[in-house]
Amino acid sequence: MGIIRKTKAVATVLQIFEEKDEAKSVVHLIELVKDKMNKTTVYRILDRLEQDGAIHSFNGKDGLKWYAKCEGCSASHHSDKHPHFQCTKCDKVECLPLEIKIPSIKNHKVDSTDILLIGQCEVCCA
Amino acid sequence: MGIIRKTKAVATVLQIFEEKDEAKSVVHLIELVKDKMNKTTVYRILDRLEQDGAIHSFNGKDGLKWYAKCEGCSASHHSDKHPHFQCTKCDKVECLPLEIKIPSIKNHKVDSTDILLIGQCEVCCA
DNA sequence: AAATTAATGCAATTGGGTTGCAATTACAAA
DNA sequence: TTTGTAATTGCAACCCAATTGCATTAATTT
Ligand SMILES: [Mn+2]
Ligand SMILES: [Mn+2]
Ligand SMILES: [Zn+2]
Ligand SMILES: [Zn+2]
Repeated sequence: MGIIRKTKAVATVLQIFEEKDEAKSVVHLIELVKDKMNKTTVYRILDRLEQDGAIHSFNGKDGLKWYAKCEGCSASHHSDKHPHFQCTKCDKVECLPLEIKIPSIKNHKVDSTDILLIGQCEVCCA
Repeated sequence: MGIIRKTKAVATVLQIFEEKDEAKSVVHLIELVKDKMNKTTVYRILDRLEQDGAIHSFNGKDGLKWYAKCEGCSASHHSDKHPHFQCTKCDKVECLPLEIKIPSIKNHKVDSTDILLIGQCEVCCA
């Protein structure tokens, strides 16, 4: 079970994801709200928002955890299975609205995929 | 620059990768050789072996760092760009000798990919 | 064999993330 | 509105992978 009470801290975190459709690392999020709440609270709120299907998490290239807004997910069904893109110049991370075909692997059962493309984003490419 | 001197510790670590063609987490490697060398030494040897193109690293689903033997890589050219597979039952990780097609992304330049397939391995499938 | 310096051991430290518990606060029931 | 309750938060301590500084050891060169 995720968010039950709409606290100020929850609203603050949610607004960050509403404002701009861009993934954020937990480390960055903690920095952003460090005057408003404790880091433990940030971790717990992110956990609950993910359980509710409001945001989804994945690992960046450095192994840090990142979160981004979900599109059409719910507590019962997380449908975000897209790849992510991380820029080596500016470190920005984007959700990629595309599907990558995974060939079936003999004698293996693939339940989920974790795909990170690394390179240069639109801004840094130019 | 990677390995310069062939020490006993280097030989020990290398042999682990020669023996069996299977990826190993750093945590597991440290455990395997804990009577023979310090954990710092393990980290440093892995760094140097990777620089030399003898092994390559990637992140497992839990965020831990894993290493596996390289095939045809050298210090100047790391050609290992394959996906990896991690079993949710037994935690084993394999290098997958297959290529996954990445569609080109508008205004982005993709330099490398980090693909982890998660599911059940051959043994755990049966 | 002696000199050089890469490699190692060890203790301390860093940093992301978690846990236990007391204090606070949202919210529903009265 | 007031009260009761349990969800939420703050805080300090902790966990653990990974890194760092530095003195010591050992591989390789001369
Ligand atoms: Mn996403
Ligand atoms: Mn591999
Ligand atoms: Zn960029
Ligand atoms: Zn398995």
